[in-house]
Amino acid sequence: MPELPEVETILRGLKPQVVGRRIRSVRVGDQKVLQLTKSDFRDRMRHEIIRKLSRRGKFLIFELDVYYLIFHFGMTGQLTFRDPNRKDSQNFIRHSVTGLQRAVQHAPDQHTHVQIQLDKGTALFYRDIRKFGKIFLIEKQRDLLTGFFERLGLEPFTADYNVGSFLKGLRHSKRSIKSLLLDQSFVAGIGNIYADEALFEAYIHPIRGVQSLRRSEKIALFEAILRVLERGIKYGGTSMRDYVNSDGEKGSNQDNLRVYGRQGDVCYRCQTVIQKMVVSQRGTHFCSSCQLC
DNA sequence: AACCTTCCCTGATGGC
DNA sequence: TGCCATCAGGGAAGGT
Repeated sequence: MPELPEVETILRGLKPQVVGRRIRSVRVGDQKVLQLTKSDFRDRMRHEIIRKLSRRGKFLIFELDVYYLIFHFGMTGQLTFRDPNRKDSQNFIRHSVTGLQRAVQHAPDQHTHVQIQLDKGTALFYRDIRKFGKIFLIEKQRDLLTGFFERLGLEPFTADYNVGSFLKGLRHSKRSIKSLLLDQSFVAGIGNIYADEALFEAYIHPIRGVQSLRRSEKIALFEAILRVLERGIKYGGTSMRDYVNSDGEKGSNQDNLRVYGRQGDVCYRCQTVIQKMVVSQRGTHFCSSCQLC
């Protein structure tokens, strides 16, 4: 489930590979992942050059000449780069369909919904098993990007994300803190995994009402969010199931998780058994001993 | 307006 | 072995 650190990892992997490349052709399988028709998508993307890559929350943004091409990976979206000419005998195998590629990469299959052919036989493949992901194409003119992201909240690792703006975002909420953390209009990029991890780091129980949090707890949470996201990026993202980076490789941050997916195991801090409950329709993992109610 | 519930989708898993 | 139910969940849409 690509959250901020996973999208950031994909971005960093793709950037040196695709910037400056021209889109030669586009193939679309299931149109459901597109927010426009198959033919519009194909025709508009063709001959465009990829100028820049960036990220906002969980969205990956390709700046082309006329359009922004924007990906949201939903639960199981994967965006991988293929270069059949790439020489790297150490880690690559030769695949009959896709050429040289990482051994773990998927060849295009029934879940590969979009193939974007670039220069020199290279390509971007979008694969998405559950099809919760979405691909957008919006015009660059008239500052449509700002409107597209108008409902997104604070962007971690930018000046927007500071103690003042964070406390302000917490001021009027009557929800549980877990529920608010999942809301992209508060802080952009946090999903279920990093929400649970941040709450653990900050010693806060997920069902706590926002208004019950002391100032010191809010600040601890502010910092914990940065810490868990930073660690996620450092370890190439969390691969619980389907997440892979732009080379088709899994990340390793799942080995660093303190609570997510650890129900039944003991807390690293206090040896209490980690619990799992449902909050805001999401599996929520926590230590009932050191995350106080 | 704010908050909550339902729905979309497929593969993995467990019970029988 | 096969079959069915359950679960995973981001976010839009609908409901309260």
